[in-house]
Amino acid sequence: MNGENFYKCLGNETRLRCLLLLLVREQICVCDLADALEVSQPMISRHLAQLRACNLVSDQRQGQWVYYRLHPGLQSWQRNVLAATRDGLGAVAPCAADVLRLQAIERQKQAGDCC
Amino acid sequence: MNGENFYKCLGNETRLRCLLLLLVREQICVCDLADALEVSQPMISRHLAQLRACNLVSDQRQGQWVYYRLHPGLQSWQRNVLAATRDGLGAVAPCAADVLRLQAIERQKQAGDCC
DNA sequence: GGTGTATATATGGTTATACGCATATTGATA
DNA sequence: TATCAATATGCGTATAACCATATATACACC
Repeated sequence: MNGENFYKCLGNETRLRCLLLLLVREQICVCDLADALEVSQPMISRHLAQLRACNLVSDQRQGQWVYYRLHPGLQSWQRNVLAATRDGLGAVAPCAADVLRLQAIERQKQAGDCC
Repeated sequence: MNGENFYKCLGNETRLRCLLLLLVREQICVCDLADALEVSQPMISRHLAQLRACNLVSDQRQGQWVYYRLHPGLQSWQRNVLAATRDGLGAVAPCAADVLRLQAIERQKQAGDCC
């Protein structure tokens, strides 16, 4: 049963919040994830490595940044689980706040680009 | 976020198989669960206690037996998660075999009752 | 080539979890 | 009350998870 490892990954708040954010945005870079979740960079990196090892996310380098997204090979039942979780938890803390912070980060970046 | 504890419970093979069995049968007693999953009685009891503490299952004594069922107060998104998991894993080992063993156990009991 | 930023990994200490074995508890029944 | 079957719990131990800090790599830009 591979469901065990899948759920071990979801059984940590940082990783779960991470996955729920990746359900909202196609792809997010490491630094934005760390800022949005308000955790340290090494910490998010380690959890991302675990999610990567379990094939829950995939990474892609773009210039200096490494972008993570939900693994394209994710099984449909696993996507359904994530969607159900978002339906249940997406509107409450801390997930709702994560999305707000991510949006703020994106706005800041846009503002920086155009000045 | 209570999703973390929820998923910590699912992140153990014994507990996950247990919950998936309880999705198939309304209620199951401890000894049948132990036999169907082929784990020791103290072990299943331990994991059931944990599921009980997290309000994922409820117990009810009937005569000498204690029957467990999915907690009636389970949130709908949690039930959806379990259903999605069953759709994804229910047909493969070890879950499929668990159901077969449970059915065999039930047949044996019936045979014993009527003779 | 050197510097700075972004990301990854290694290490060490602490805590949590899982397991097996033995034992205790509980309720039914004789 | 004594006994038995079913279930729960204590305890010791092995393993795994978590976190913080320190270190390493990889790349861009000057």
